[in-house]
Amino acid sequence: MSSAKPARVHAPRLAREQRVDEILLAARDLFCEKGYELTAVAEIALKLGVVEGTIYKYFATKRELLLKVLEYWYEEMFGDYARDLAGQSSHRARLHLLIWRHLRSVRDFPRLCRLMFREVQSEHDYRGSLLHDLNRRYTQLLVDVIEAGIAGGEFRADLPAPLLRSLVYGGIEHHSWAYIMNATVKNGRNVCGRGALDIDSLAEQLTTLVCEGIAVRHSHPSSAPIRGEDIPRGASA
Amino acid sequence: MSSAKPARVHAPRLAREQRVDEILLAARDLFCEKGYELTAVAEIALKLGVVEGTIYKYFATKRELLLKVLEYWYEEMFGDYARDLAGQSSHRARLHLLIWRHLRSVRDFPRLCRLMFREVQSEHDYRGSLLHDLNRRYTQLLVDVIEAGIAGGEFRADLPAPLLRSLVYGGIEHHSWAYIMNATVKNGRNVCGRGALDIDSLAEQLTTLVCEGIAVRHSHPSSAPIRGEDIPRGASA
Amino acid sequence: MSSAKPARVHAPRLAREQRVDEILLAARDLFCEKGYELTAVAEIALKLGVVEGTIYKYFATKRELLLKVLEYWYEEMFGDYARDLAGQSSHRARLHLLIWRHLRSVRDFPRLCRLMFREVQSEHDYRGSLLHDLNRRYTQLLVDVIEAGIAGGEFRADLPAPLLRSLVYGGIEHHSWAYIMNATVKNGRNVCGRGALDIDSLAEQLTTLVCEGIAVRHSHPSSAPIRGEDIPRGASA
Amino acid sequence: MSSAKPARVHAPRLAREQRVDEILLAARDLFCEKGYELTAVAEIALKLGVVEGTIYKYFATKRELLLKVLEYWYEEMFGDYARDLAGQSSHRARLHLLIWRHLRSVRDFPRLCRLMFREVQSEHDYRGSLLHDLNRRYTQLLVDVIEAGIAGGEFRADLPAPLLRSLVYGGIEHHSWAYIMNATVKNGRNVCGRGALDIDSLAEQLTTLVCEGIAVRHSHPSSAPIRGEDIPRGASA
DNA sequence: TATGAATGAGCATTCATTCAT
DNA sequence: AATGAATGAATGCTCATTCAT
Repeated sequence: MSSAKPARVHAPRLAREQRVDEILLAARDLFCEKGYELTAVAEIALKLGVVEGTIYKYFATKRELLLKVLEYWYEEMFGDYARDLAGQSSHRARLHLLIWRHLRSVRDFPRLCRLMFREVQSEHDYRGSLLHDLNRRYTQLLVDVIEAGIAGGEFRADLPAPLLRSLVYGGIEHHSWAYIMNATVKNGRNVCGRGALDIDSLAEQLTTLVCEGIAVRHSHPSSAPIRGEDIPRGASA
Repeated sequence: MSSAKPARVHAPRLAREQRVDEILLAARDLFCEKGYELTAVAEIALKLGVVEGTIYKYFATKRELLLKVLEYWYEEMFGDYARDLAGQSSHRARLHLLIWRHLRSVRDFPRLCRLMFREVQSEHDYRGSLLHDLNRRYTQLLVDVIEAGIAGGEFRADLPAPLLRSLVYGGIEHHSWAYIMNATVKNGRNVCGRGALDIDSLAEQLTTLVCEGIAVRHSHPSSAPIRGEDIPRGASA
Repeated sequence: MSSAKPARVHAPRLAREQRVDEILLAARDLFCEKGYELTAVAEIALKLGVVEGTIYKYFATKRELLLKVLEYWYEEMFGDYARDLAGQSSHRARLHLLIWRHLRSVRDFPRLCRLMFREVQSEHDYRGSLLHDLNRRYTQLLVDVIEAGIAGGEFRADLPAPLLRSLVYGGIEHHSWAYIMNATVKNGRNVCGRGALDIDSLAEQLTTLVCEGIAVRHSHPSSAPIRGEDIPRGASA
Repeated sequence: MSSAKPARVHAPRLAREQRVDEILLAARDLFCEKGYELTAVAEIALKLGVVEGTIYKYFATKRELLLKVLEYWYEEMFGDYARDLAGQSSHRARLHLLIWRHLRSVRDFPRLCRLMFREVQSEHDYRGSLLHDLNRRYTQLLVDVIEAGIAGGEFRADLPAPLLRSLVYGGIEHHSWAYIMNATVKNGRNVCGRGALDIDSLAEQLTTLVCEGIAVRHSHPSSAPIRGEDIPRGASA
């Protein structure tokens, strides 16, 4: 006669913010391990010991959860960028730093990159989203460095900065593709990529490749469409 | 078996090929219009006036159909590449041609590009597929040009050609992303991209950006790891 | 316990009542605007600036809230019926008044009618509910008028009063259906029905239609199962 | 080593029309037994020994299935109406027939009536639907009879036929409400209503009630707003 | 060769209600 | 009296693929 229905056991009550963080973390890990589509909201809930409804209390849709996971990541990536950039002695060094740090992000969180490419950027709701804005601000850092370098006489004056930005970020993405696709992951963080990314070497190569094209210098008369300028160039070490 | 019907040995094969082409065309158009996921096999069949089963006679899976559509496209893209490249007077001109033709492909078939990025390259079966091979051979053309340019003394000797390749193709992809995402399409071909791609100007800018970094010239002594060579070189390979 | 606060014995009860009224009003408005199912308890709470739990303090279930909303309405509808009926000079006039006032209710509160029909009367808990009882007392008024009219010799003696009641209320409901379904509403009150109800004309037509069937008169001998009576009867009861 | 997956057993292949009929029947029975909401599509499928997908092959949505079930019913109800009506000797007899047959429908299929009222007529997609049209054509039969009766001099000339139609159908609905709500049902057909509907008696009462109001006759001078006309009246038997 | 009927797994989302604080 | 975090059940629908005819 005692009721067969088990007493409802509630998960411990958490403050809103804590719960949100927990959910974001669990979602990030599962999305990274199994991909977005293959992760059921129920799994995320299970991992936290709550029910699906609890997650929907804090996130309106599964997709919103994905976007928030990536927004979190972007916010981390901004970190102390401003300070670190300021600490560099030349614009080229700043460029190198941006490239290196981006490569590091790719190396450490390949699956989050994959989520960005596959699930977010190629959907129509990306345009105009907060994530789009974060992404623009993130890559804008490079544009700023380029423009500062131009102003400082370290880079050529006629550079198409946005195209350059695409060259760098698109180039890194393209080059890391196989790594991104095959990396395996634990708790959202890379565990073993098939042939890890040698980010130091890559950053160096990329920076050189780019700079030797943009650094002001005496160009070969026949192929340079730009007037060589004789500006003093202290920073170009 | 002793039918009076005259033996038309090749006729059935022709019919089969025609059917296959028909299907590929219909599939390409629908995939481009609505995307891969949102296109039902039944729709493709409907467009051809057949039933689903018929399509499965010729293609084992929907995904195989997608891959074949893209393989066809790649094969078209190879076209007269070899001849056209040979017709160029310098390695820089060949590089420019590759860039321009790739941009043209993006401009004319943005939705096929999108299928490549979204549906194919980010799936695990891409690695090792025929399409992967085609893609490699396609981008290898650029590597070949670079290496020929190096051998011919037109480009610097120590260039990391694969990275350069990623720079170019990844850069183009990145730069064209918004265009690719928003292009509208009719019969697989672009109708109106939001802000068309100015491929002439882009090709010029890209080539310059890349070449000024790789073309042999007097570099700034302290930052150039490569010996500048002074010989103007009539650019033929 | 020995607080200096003056004992306000009834104040809390008043507060409670006010709260209840607030909730009923908010619920009525939302139920009318969006329908019962589509109104979430959370929305009602939101509208009042409280949380869901607060509403459950005063109403055990959402459905109870609905029933109470409609009970309130019925109680208003009774209003001064008795007095107003008494003021009429004939039973026919009383019947006309009942019909007219019912039509006015439909015209002014079409969405509440809809809630009655759709959400309440067609559920199994209606039978035996307070609302059912109110509804019966409400329609009983018409039966009473009919019977008084019979007793007073104004109406035929053999009328099936309950069937007549159904004819009137069912007929009104049926005739107003499109209006009820399409009315738009603000704060529970009708704003603009698609093609407003001309209740004066309708009431007249209905009364005539019904009375010419029930009023004592010379009927056609062959079809009338009732003895026609020849006495002109000054219609007062 | 033998696969654990059971061999897929297909339900017997049926011709499209047979399958459709089967589904409609099963759906009708379940909707009548449990109501629309409480019937899961999976249950209907189960009853037929097929899977849900099969049902969706023939009906786009669960709601479409409901509508088709009711359309079927309406079409049956039209039956030999025209012929049967023509067989009546007076307009009053025709009216009686309409009322009686409608009552019979209510008596035999109370749950289908309930579906009409609850699930269909009070939804916004009803207006303009095929079902709406069928319903109008069905009730139009009565309007036609009324108008023929007017033309034939059997009914009064100034009758508001649409209002009369509402009176009859709305009245029947209202009067049968408790029966409709409480009827229990087997295979879509009524088994035992709480207090069965005495349709013969009801039809007689209703016809009389209505006719004594509409049949042309010498009205009581003081209460009749209509000029008594001395038209020859053969049909009024 | 073509048909087209049948399969069947898979999951996001809502919201009335409870109850610890 | 009020809060608000947590529950948890319940299901319509899609579509690639198969296979009997």
